Amino acid sequence: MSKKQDIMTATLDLIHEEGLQSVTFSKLFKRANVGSGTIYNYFTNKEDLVNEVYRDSRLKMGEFLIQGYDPNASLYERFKCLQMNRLKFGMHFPKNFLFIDSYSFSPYISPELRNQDDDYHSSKIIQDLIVDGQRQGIIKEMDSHLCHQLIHGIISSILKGYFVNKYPLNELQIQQIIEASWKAILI
Amino acid sequence: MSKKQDIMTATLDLIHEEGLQSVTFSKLFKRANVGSGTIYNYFTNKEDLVNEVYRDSRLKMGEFLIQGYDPNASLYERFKCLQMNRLKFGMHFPKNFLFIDSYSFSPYISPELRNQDDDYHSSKIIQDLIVDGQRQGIIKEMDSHLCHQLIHGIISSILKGYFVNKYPLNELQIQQIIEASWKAILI
Amino acid sequence: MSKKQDIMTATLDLIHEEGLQSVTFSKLFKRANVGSGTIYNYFTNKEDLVNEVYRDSRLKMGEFLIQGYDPNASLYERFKCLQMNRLKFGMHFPKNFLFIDSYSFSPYISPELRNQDDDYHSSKIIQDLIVDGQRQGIIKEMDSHLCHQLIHGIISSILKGYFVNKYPLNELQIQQIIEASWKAILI
Amino acid sequence: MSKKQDIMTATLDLIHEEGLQSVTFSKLFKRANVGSGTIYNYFTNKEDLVNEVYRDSRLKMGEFLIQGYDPNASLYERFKCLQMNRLKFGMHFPKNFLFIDSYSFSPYISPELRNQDDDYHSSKIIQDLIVDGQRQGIIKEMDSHLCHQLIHGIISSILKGYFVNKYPLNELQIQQIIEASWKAILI
DNA sequence: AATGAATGAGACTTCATTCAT
DNA sequence: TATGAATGAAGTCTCATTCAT
Repeated sequence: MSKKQDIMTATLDLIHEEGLQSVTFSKLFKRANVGSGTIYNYFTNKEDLVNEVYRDSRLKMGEFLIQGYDPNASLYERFKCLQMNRLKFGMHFPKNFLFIDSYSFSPYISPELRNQDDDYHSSKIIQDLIVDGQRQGIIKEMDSHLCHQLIHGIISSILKGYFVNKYPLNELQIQQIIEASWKAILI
Repeated sequence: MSKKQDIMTATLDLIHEEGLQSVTFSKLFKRANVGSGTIYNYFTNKEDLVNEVYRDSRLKMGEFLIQGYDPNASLYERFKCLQMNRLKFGMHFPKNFLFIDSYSFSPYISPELRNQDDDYHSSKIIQDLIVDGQRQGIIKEMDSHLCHQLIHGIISSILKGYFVNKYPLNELQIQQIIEASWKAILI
Repeated sequence: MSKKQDIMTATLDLIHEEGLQSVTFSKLFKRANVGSGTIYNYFTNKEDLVNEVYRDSRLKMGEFLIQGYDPNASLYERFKCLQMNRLKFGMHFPKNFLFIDSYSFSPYISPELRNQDDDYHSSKIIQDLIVDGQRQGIIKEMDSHLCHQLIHGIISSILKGYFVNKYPLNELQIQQIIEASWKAILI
Repeated sequence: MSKKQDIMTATLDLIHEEGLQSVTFSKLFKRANVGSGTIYNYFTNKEDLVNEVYRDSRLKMGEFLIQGYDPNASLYERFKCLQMNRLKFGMHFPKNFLFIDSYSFSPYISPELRNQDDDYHSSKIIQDLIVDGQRQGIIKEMDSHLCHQLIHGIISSILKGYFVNKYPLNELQIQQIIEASWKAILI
């Protein structure tokens, strides 16, 4: 399992550093310290490798997003937990986050993979939360997907600015972002 | 000038359809109906071509963003104008918008180009607006770049959901988005 | 057309010298004096190239086989002409002959190609000749395809022995072979 | 001994099905149900394996060809026996026959092997038979190798037509072939 | 300015072979 | 003996770029 992990790690690193299009096999072999044929013991081809790295990242994110989620907590507490998790995931795993964000709609990622439901669970939870909030008259009436995209998008966007050092993300800023995203969708 | 435009248009089309990484020159020649050597009369190489398409798109967006902007209008009116323009630009010119959004941080785009100020004017206007609002006690105190990224990010994110048909964007939804982004940054 | 011919000639030469399986592109490029990409201006891939060389050889042989054939000559004269032509073709164009003989049933040659009728004409003529001879009571009654294969096979076999210098093929021997193949099928 | 036989059988099968050039070790391992390293316990490399399969086939054929040969029988009886045996060998062991026929002149088969005398005995017998027949004034005077090649070639050619279902080979046809090959070389 | 045949560096991939278990 | 993960040389093929027309 070690070699396979080495290859996948090297792949994600290279994608992060130079972009998917410049990940060549020779770079990959050197980085992962494996022979050129070794990849083909684990992956049928380059596309398969990239897809597996993608699947892996999605899985990792899916698990992270619902960490510590308490279905019985207050609406705001639940909202805060989900937004916080997404933000923290991005901050702790920038390579995974950016890879997912950038390539989710790239032709390199097979359509089936794009629509996998590894992280469906967290997605479902957010949708439920929105609908619940609207029923309670707390969250503004609007298309729940639009609402979902809105709060999700705020986090993604903020993270991308953070990665290029536009601003720090300390407790204060994090608080402000959570609050802003909450206010955005209130009635 | 016609051939040059043909090539640039074909480039943007292909990037939109298949992604930058799969834009090959042979596809480009066929699409643009030019001979393979013709490109080199206008662009020094592939990178130069892509950069010029990028510069062109940024320029186009920069002009669009400040359409109808009235510096003497109320804070909210000015905010609404800028957000609306960004949203309309994305809706009218999805290819340009997505290209800018996706490749602004790609290694394909030269760093100098990324930091060009073709659209600096609109950027400056937004920053000023934020600072002005904060001084007036209307907009919440926070890093102005963070604030900028926040309202910009909402639009970008919403557009991407729209492009993959997650929801429609009619007057109602547009109204809700502008309102949400406004409430997000209020005190 | 010159480059294409160069490549095809080099291909046939290499197949003759080292066998199809050891015809690599790098050997081919050096032999044909072309750049490695040039092949792909004329052939879609290696299989296509080999198939075209095969088609070319079959065409060449098909034309050669019916040279000087006089439908009004006597049965024996016609028989002699066809057998002679086949023998002469093999002696003059050993590369083409051996390539056809060896690879007609190789998986490298596409089935459609194998069953092409470029040389159908000569094949038809031989069949007709056999049937005619049988009707005249000169040629022994037997399956005409079996008879065809018999006289064809004698020539092929003799040529292969000749190519590895088992014996010379002068006028005397040629006479003996024609005679032997004629006697073989007489009543 | 079982593993070795498994490997050799799988090799001959694959050669028959797909041609020597497309017999790869990975196909071989799967077909023979052995690990990839196992081959190297029995054969030094791929060429050695193929040569051994070739040697094996030649040996098998050599023994088959002289089955029931009676040196004291009449000239025609001896001729018939040898031709019959060759025909029967091809019909009973098409894989071995075709492998020998196709690759006897392939560079894959080492020259020493090609000239081995495993089947020299039968070859010698045929030569002797020809010379004997010529001395008796029954067989036409001609180069004995040419004569040998002629009668051998008729059988080979007929078999190849049979393998691709050009015609059946029943008692009648077999009789006709033996007769034809006999008449071909008579005075 | 416009062309496209020719190029060759370098991409992806295969496959015989090795070696630690 | 038997195995199969690992290897890397060598194969096929792509594609940005050049240059003679």
